[in-house]
Amino acid sequence: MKQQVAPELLFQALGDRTRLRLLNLMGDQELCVCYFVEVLRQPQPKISRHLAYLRRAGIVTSRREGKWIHYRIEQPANPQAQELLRNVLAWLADDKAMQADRARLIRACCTPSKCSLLREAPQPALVSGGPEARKRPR
Amino acid sequence: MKQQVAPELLFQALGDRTRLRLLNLMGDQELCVCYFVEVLRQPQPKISRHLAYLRRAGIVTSRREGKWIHYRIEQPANPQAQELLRNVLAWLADDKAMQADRARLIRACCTPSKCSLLREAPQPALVSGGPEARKRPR
DNA sequence: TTTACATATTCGTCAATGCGGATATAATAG
DNA sequence: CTATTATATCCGCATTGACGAATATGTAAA
Repeated sequence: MKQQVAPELLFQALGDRTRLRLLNLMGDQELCVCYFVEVLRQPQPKISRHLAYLRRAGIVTSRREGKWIHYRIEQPANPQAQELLRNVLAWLADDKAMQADRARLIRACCTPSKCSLLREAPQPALVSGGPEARKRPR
Repeated sequence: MKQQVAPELLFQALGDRTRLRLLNLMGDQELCVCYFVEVLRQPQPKISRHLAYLRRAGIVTSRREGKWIHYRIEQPANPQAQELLRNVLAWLADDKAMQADRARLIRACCTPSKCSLLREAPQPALVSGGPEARKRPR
C-alpha cells in the first residue's frame, strides 16, 4: 500500500520552482530524464536531484528502460491529496512560463534530431489513468 | 489589487505543520492570537512567527482590536489558488490531529474562563464570504 | 573489455528557516 | 506615569535544502 503523505511534506516538495516545472512537464505523460534537461535547459545533476526529491516525497515514480529512466506522476493514495494534485497541475497549466515549457517540450518531441540530447531518446507516452485522463472521463 | 502569488511561494508557506494547524483553526472564522496559543499549546513567539510568515505570504490578514489582533484567511486573487486553498482546508479537515485541534478550539470558546489566556479575549466570529461560506451557499 | 552514454550521487558552500529564550512594542488599566 | 497584558521581533544556533563541480553507477555499443 502506498504510504500516506503528511500534507506538509507534500507542500514542501511543491515549494520549489524547478520541481513545479518538472511536474508540469510530466502532466499525464511519462517522460525520460533527457527531456527535462533539454526543455528546462538546466544542468543534468540539478534535474536529477529534484526528480529524486519528488520520488522520495512519493509524488513521482521512475521506471528504467535500458539507458533511459522514465518518470511519471504517481496518484496519491488519499483522495483529498489526489484532488489537490490535480488542482496544482491545473493551476500550473494557467501559468505563462509553464505553458512555454510545455511548448518547448512539444517542439523537442517533434524534432528530436535537432536536440543534442534526444538523438535516440524514447518518445513520451501517455500514462493511463493519469490526472488528465481523470478530468475527461468520457 | 491583491498581488499574484507564485505557486512555489504559496506551497512553501503551506510546508510547515504549525502553519497548517493555524490555517485549519482559522477555517472560516477570525481568531485572535491567544486562541492559537491556547489551543496549540505552543510558545507565543512561535505562534506569532508563523502567523507573520503566513501574512507575508499573503495567505492571511490581521486586524487589530485594542490589545487583540485577529487573524483570518484571505481569499487569493487567483481563482486557481482559491480553489487550491479550499482543497487544502478540506484535506486538513480530514486529518485526525487537525480535528482534535478544532475540538480543543470549540472547548476553549465554550469555557474561556477555564483557559488562563482567554479571560477577556474576544470570541471568534465567522468571516463573511470565507471558504466555508462558499461551500454552503444557501 | 573498453568505450560511450544516461543518469545518480557526493562534496563543499551558502541562504533560508525552524527553534527557544530574551526582549521590544503597543494598547489598556490603575 | 507606571504597570500589565497581548503580540511582535531579535539573537544565536541547528537543520534543511539549493547550487555547481566533480565523480560514481549502470547499461549498451564497439
